[in-house]
Formats: sequence, structure tokens, C-alpha cells
Amino acid sequence: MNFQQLRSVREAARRGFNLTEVAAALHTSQPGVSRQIRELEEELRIEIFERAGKRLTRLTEPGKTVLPIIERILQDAQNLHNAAQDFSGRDTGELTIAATHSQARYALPGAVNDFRALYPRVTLNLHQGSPHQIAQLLISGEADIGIATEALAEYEQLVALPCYRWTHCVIAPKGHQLLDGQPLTLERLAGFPIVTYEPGFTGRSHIDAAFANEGRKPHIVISAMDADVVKTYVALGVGVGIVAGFAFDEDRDRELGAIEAGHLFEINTTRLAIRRGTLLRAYALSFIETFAPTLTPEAVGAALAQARDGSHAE
Amino acid sequence: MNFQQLRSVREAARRGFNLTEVAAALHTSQPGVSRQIRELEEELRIEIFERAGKRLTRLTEPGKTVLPIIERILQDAQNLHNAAQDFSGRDTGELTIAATHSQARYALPGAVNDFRALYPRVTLNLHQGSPHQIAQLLISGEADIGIATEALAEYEQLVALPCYRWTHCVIAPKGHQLLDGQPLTLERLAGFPIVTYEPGFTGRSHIDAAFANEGRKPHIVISAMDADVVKTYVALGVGVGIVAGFAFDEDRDRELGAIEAGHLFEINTTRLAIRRGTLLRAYALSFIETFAPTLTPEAVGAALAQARDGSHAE
DNA sequence: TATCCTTACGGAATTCGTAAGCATG
DNA sequence: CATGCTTACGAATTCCGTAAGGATA
Repeated sequence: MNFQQLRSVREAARRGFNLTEVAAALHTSQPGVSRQIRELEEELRIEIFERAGKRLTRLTEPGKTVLPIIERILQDAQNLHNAAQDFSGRDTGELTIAATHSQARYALPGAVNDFRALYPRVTLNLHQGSPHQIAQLLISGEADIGIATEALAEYEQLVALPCYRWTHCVIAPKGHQLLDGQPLTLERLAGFPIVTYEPGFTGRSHIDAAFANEGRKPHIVISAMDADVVKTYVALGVGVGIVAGFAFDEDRDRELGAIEAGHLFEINTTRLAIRRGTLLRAYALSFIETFAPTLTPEAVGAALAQARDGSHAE
Repeated sequence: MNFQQLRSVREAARRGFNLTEVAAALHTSQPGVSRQIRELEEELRIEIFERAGKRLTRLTEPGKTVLPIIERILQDAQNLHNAAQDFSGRDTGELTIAATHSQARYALPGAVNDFRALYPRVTLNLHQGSPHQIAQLLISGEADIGIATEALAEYEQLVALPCYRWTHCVIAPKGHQLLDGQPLTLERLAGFPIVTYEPGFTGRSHIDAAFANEGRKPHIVISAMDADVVKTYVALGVGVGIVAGFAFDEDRDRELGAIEAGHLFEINTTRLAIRRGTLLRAYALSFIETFAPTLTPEAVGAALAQARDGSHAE
């Protein structure tokens, strides 16, 4: 048994059982991968993959049992490297953060800047994606840290820690009727065409829930993945916007006015997620702390240690 | 990085940093082991072992961090084999049980017999030792299941599950004054020379505690590791014995009489222990259930899953 | 027919054990 | 000076990629 065999199996399971693709991902030849898998199956005396003729189609029952263990081993191998590099390389390495647009655009820049000054020799990668894409990046190990308001807490394989709480605001072009100082209600809001986030992004679930709760059906004319697009269309007069409070900036968004809407929509919690069982580099913990000061290295360490079980409990 | 390197490191840490011994244990040459360790250290760019000149003396700080991860990987590698063999070999393999004399002699024979009938193709090994030795066998992976009344619950690395409860009895040669039907008290008992278990064995702790509690000092003339030795000396008239209730058999021990002593000494709980994070073969779970019917495979599985954390939490 | 896995083969790289060297208690 | 780790070297094995073969959608 060797690690290359395990990697081949894991990658095959991940990439839809296409060994040609696996070979490319592992920078090796396709027959090589084929052999690695066969050899492991022979050694364990089980078939991990079901084969339709020559093609792999899916996991067998033994394969389903064995795969989580293989993933744990490979993850621990990664942890081993990380732990070691914390002693040797100290402040060199890589840190990959996956975040939604909102976070990348408004919440992260400060922390990223501080981090780059503190750890100039760490290559920092920032991936942007939907909350579910972020979760997938974390689970596959392609990203170390994920930040989003939605979805992250739903995944068994992730540990999601609350970072900060925020509320939505309603925006409209200056001089718009909505900005007349009258109290803002859902009823009134529902009278206008609305521009806001797509479902699954940046607290959209709370927006939908609030309207549904009152039995109202808002007229959403444009839904976008980010506040910048929303603001652009609101400025054009397409409708009124609902965006995250932190996405509105009086200085920059001079043509718009904003009203706090924390009383209309449930408060949102932005979460930071890490795959269970992951051992983060020291600088990654440091980044987390600068981003969310409540998440001290000790707190994160404790959360991860508590979370080591369940990785394949039934 | 490969498994042989990891095994070399683990073994070196276990065997007092003597690479010659490690080589013997791993069935390889001593220079080989030396190389494996160096190569891993080079790859990780840390020193795992401190060296005094050429000899390894102890773990470095990085080594202390990294060793638990290495042990987890190797344990999971074993788990992988076990899981696979549950599908392939089904009912062939090995099962190593470590137990104290008391358990091996009185509690286990029934379960062992049933098990051998059920799984004739499983090689069953029975190691006998003190509770602490049993714990060490479990931790090192040399034994799969440990059974003892003492000590097992004290180890962080083990999961100890209660099997059954029992009480001590007092034995004496037939016709002995103690068997006159008068109620048995500690005071009366302390008046005779006593033969019982050694400290650390089969509920001896409860015996000591009971006397200490009343401020009495029993006169223990012989202490042995097992009830058979105790009974032998009691039969010779050396003194009265205190043994586990299940160790007395009216038919076999005709020259002795016994009195229940559950009212004198605290009730004992015999425990079955498994190393945390271990994945047991299906037949091992089956053995456990025949030995202690409350410990169903589901119950044991749940206990082990719950216990996966803490393996190196701080 | 194109895609995808397996088998076959030969060269390259790795691995491993023996033997010699050297430091330490 | 005996024990124990390292270095050196050569043989054996393993590993891996290319090329060809065969099955399936």
C-alpha cells in the first residue's frame, strides 16, 4: 500500500471515475493510475470500483466503506506536512481562501492587507464562488478557509464558525420616494420592483423568508451575485435594492441613498468554515484571527479537535 | 513520504530510540531504518529526533507534534485493511485478546468457545497480563480487545466499556471458624491472615479501600495474580482468601467454603477496552457481543465514533 | 468511431542489504 | 571496546511511461 494508490482512488472517486482525467490531475500516465488502483484492490482483496466492461462506473459497497478511510489518511498526510512546515518554513507557504463576492469585495480586503504585510512570503490565493462552490472547494481540499453567509453550516464535513453579524439595507436612487423619511415596511417595499442577490447568496434566504412570512410576493426584477451589480441597476432606476449593509458606502455610492433594514430581515451571520480534521498552518490561524478577532487560534483549534469525530460516523 | 518511513519513526519512538531494535521489529536492516527516518526528516524539513552525536535520544518539539499524526495515519492504514478484509476474508483473520488471569480463566472460556465454533477460521490469540500491560498492548496495537477490571478506564487512548458487575467473596477451608454462619464483617475478617490478589489486580483496589475506610490494616500474608494461587494457599490453611465471586466454584472447590462479600467491598465493574480510533473486524464485534450481550456492534461502533476526537486534542 | 481501460514491454529510478567507518558511553 | 548510527556501494527490485490491444457508448 502506498500513497499514490490512495491518491488514485480518491481522485477517481472525485472525478467521476474517469481515469484519464485522474491521470492528468495527478500528473502521471493513465495506465499508471489504472495499475495503482488494481494493485490496491488486489492487496486489499476487494473491488473498490464497479466496472461496466472496462469502464469504472461507481463505488462498490466495500468501496464506500473504504473511501472515507482513504480520505482520512490522505488528509492526515497533508496535516503532517502542514505541521512540519509550521516548524521549518514557519512563514512561507500558501493559503487559499474561498469567499463569496460580498466577502471578497467588502469584508476581506482589510484582513488580506494586514496578512500580506505580516506574512510577505506566504502566497495568498483567493477563490470566488457561490457558498456551495466554496463548500466543495473546502471539502476537496482545494481551499483552506471558506467564508460566506449562507450554506456553510449545512455541511457535515465542515466546521463553520461565526465571524460577525450584519443586517441588510435598502438602497434607492437619491430623491427616490422610498427615501422620504417615512418608516420602512415590507408592505411599502413590496410596492417597488426589487433588485437583490440571487437565491443562495448573501442573506437572500432571509429576504425571501421575511416576505413569505407576511404572505407577500416581492417583485424581484433583477437578481445578481453581488452588490455592485445590484447597485448599478438601482442607480439606473430599475428598482430599489436590498443589499448587505456593509456593501453600502456613503462616500463611494453618492448617487444612492440607504435605509437600515435590520428590522425587516433576520440578522445574518457570516461564517468561516474549515474542513473537519484539517490541521491549519500557523499563519492560517493568524489570518483567521485578524479577520475575526473572536476566532483565536485556541478557539479554532478547540473547534477542530471537537469536530474530529463524525467524519464517517453512521 | 511512504508508510515504511512512518513505521520506522513510530517504532523508533516506541522502542526507546534504538534503531537496531526497530530494524529487528520491522524485519529489515538497521541502515535501512536509519535512512527511512532521515529521508522523512528531510522531506518534512524538520528533525523528528534529537541526536546526541549519532545516537537518537528523544523527540524534538516538532517530533512531538508530528508523531501523533503519524500514529493516526498508521492506525488508519490498519483500519483500511480491517475494513477491506471484512468484505473479502469475511470470517478469516486474527483476533488478539488481552486479559487478566481472572478473566481468561473464569469469564472468557465460554465466549471463546462459542466464538471458535462460529469463526473456525479466525486465529484467536489470548495474551495474559496485568491491567496496565493489557492497556499497553492495546495502545501499541498488539492486541485488539482488552478485558480487565482495573485500570482500563484511566487511559485517554482507550475506550473502556462496562461488561458486567461482580462482587468479591471470602473463602476459607471447610470447617474454618469463619464459616460458622455468623455475619461477616471487616472487623472479623481482619482478624485472620488474608490471601488475595496483588495490588492492581481484580478489584484489589476496592479491597484496600474498604479496609482503609474503616481504618483497619488487614494482614495480607500472600498476594497473588490469580484466584487459583489464592485458593491453593487458602486450602493449605495459610489464611482466608478474598477472591472474585465468579472464581469460586462449589463443585470444583470442594475443600473450600465461600461467603458472599458484596456488602463489604464496593461492587466491581469489569471493562472491555479498545484503542480509540480502531476499526474492529466484524468478527471482533461479534466476539464482544457474545462476551457481553449489552455491547452490541452498534453500541460499540457508537462509542468508538464518539471517541475519535481527543486522540491528540490539547 | 471515439473514448476509455487494460495489457505488454523495456528502460530508469528507487530501494535495500552488506560491509566498512566512526562516534560514544 | 562494545554498542549503535552513518556512509558507501552494488545488486535486485520496483516503478513508470510508451505503445498496442480491446471493449463500450
